[in-house]
Amino acid sequence: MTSSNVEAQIRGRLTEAGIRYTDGRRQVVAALMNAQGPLSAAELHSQIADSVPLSSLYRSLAVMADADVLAPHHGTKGITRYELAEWLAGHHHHLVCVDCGAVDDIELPPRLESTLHDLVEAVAESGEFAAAGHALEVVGRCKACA
Amino acid sequence: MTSSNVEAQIRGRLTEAGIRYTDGRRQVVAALMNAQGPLSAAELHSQIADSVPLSSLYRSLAVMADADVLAPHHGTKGITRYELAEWLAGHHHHLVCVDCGAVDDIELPPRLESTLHDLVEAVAESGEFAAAGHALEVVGRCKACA
DNA sequence: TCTGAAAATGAGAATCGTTCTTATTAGTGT
DNA sequence: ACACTAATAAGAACGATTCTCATTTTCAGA
Ligand SMILES: [Mn+2]
Ligand SMILES: [Mn+2]
Ligand SMILES: [Zn+2]
Ligand SMILES: [Zn+2]
Repeated sequence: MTSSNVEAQIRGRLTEAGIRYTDGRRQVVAALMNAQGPLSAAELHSQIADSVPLSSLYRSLAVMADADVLAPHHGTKGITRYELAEWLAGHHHHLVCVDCGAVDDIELPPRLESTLHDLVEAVAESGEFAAAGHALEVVGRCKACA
Repeated sequence: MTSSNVEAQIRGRLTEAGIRYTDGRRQVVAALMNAQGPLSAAELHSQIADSVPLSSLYRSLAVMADADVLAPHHGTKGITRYELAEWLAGHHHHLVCVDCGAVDDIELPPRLESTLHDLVEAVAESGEFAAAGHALEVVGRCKACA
């Protein structure tokens, strides 16, 4: 999916929810599209610099996550990182550095995805838990933390 | 592994690190051994009630996590839940409720574990990321949140 | 058994990511 | 242009967690 296509999808989703796709929100989306993993409010703020204050940034992240345009990832030290939702970025998983908390995207072989999908279905059918999806983290140390 | 065996392992590990296995810490461990998933400081505090103040509880959790006796799980709303480390509780995975944040343990079929293990090895061999383990979350809604 | 070093405790202050409040500004449809 | 709704932004407030520090406990050696 092209970058402008994603933007169009986002605009559509937000519009139909009565949410405006403002400049600050476009900057957030642009930063996330260029990233290779979810970013925290602080990380986004350091990129977007002076054009979006932290309070507005947090609000935009919450609003867009609520509209299912962004998806949160809960990391170490109570830090929440956001990425484009699956229907926009595609389904994938993460490499998580246990040292610095950095998160990188990773794709799994289709065969493994299929196995995981089956597992979720099996759990759902047990009736004890309304399983809806899965998230795999490969944990270790990133290159920077060697 | 029996419950008293686990306690002995913990005592050994702490002792060799110069850390004392005090009564408050024993209570934390006991609560975690009875739980079916990781517990937060607040959840533990409501069980251990008046015998361990929050500040001491947090400190004990940090100390024992540092000694690799406990393992942290980072959930929604900046809430960290702790469980016994893998070498004590056995390797397993989690059901995570997207609504209330509750976490329950789940075991995977050995075949799937083996596949995941192989994935981690493959990632490690790529040299880009020192992969050491994996964590799978089956996400959905718990019975209480239906 | 004393005794001193090391570790733990506990109360409260402080931190810090995040959320809320509120007055003001901007966007959208008529 | 008007009315209505949503967004912005500065700062206060919040809450989970961490820190400080004076006191108490534990343990090893004398
Ligand atoms: Mn991702
Ligand atoms: Mn667990
Ligand atoms: Zn790292
Ligand atoms: Zn729930």
